[in-house]
Amino acid sequence: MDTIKGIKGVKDILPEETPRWRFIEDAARRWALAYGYQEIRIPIFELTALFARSIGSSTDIVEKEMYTFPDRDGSSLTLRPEGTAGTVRAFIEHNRAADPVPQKYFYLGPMFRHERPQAGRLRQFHQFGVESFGTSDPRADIEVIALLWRLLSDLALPDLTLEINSLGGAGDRAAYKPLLRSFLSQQESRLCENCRRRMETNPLRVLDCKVPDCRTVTESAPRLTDHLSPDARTHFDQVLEGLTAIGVPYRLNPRLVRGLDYYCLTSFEVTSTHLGAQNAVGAGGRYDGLVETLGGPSVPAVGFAVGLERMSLMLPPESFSSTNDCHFYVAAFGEKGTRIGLVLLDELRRAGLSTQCDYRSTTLKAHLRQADRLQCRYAILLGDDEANCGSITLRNLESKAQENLPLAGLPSLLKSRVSL
RNA sequence: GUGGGUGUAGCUCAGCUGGUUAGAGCGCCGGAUUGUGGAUCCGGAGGUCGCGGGUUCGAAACCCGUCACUCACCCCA
Repeated sequence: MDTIKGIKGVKDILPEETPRWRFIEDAARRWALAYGYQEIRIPIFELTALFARSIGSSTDIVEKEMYTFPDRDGSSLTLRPEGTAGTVRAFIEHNRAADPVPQKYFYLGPMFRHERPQAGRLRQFHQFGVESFGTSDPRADIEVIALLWRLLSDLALPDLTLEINSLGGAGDRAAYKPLLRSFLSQQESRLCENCRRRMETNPLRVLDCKVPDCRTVTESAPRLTDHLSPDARTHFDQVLEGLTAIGVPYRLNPRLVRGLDYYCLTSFEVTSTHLGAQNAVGAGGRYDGLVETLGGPSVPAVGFAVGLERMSLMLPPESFSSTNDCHFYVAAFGEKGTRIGLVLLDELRRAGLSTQCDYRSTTLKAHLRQADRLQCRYAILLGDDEANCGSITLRNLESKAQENLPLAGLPSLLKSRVSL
């Protein structure tokens, strides 16, 4: 009989690991709410066309990484590879643009991409992301970047670097691309095979090729940031000034080009050297045209997404507590003790006291061993001796101090006399 | 999709140029303590050596295939 195993690149998060995940998720929620972002819960799957149209049909994600399957009526559905598309769809569908207050959302949940798994990369992975709609003011960019930076700093993730660039407006890129392309074609012989192909399809991507030869070539390439329109230039300068004003350190990276088609103007990425080959923790940027592209009104927007697995990989182990919060263990044994123990256990729990028991243990020794393993603070010993005189023995498992207490009214007695 | 590394007990790993009953540490169960945990001592259980084939008198080891995990390329969070 072959046992059924989990899917490649899809991992279980076991009870030992969930405290660290809750710690990260709680911090993300707390920071998002503090910045005025509201949680939105969007579906795990959508019509395939949504992702094809928003992410860009020639990106790797759409070309070969999506989990796409037919619905029963034949329409094509896809497990979400990222969160922005669905959020924008919901924003349009519920006409949120008509709401007079700024529409600022955050989401948290699994994403799916069919890639080869490696360190920091899974097929089902988790992202926390925010989207700020309706504000083209550079302060919206600053806010989003600040939120990301403060969150990651709060978690004490090591050796973070914020890199930033401006992709300019659509017109700027249209004017810049021919310049870059002609520069590249002069150097074509020195470029890697991949870049020669990219030269035609997406010349911007040549800029962040990792091949050393390509990097030396592009070192002297014309820079997009030198060809920004006055508006785009001003916007970028204001973002940088704002980051300086609030003390968020950044590094200009003219090579930074995001992979998804919808980005414009501000583009940023937070990296760390502690992540193996996948050094990006989180990234984002402005996507002013996307809402309109997806059939909504013309609404500017800016956002980011961070990878929770990658945050988890970097989280210092001492920064969160994984201690068991179960305080009491009911060690009921013997015929009468077992019977009374069942009731006591329920009473303690109803009184809000976290209480454990192992029903497989039949001797006091076995019970205490389990209480120890479960890291309980107190054991409530209840054998036939106690049962016969209507009492229990409260044992402090650290100090070993024991005292006899009446069974009647025990929950409230414990609540008042035991400081937890 | 491409390349490298690794698959031996619940976990971490030994196992020499092929040699007969496959080992250790930790963990687990039991006892020393018939109502007192962690420490110590003693005892015990637990393995299709990833799977399939081949070479050989003999394979955990060598060869071929296959699967899984893992790291990296590509790309991304």
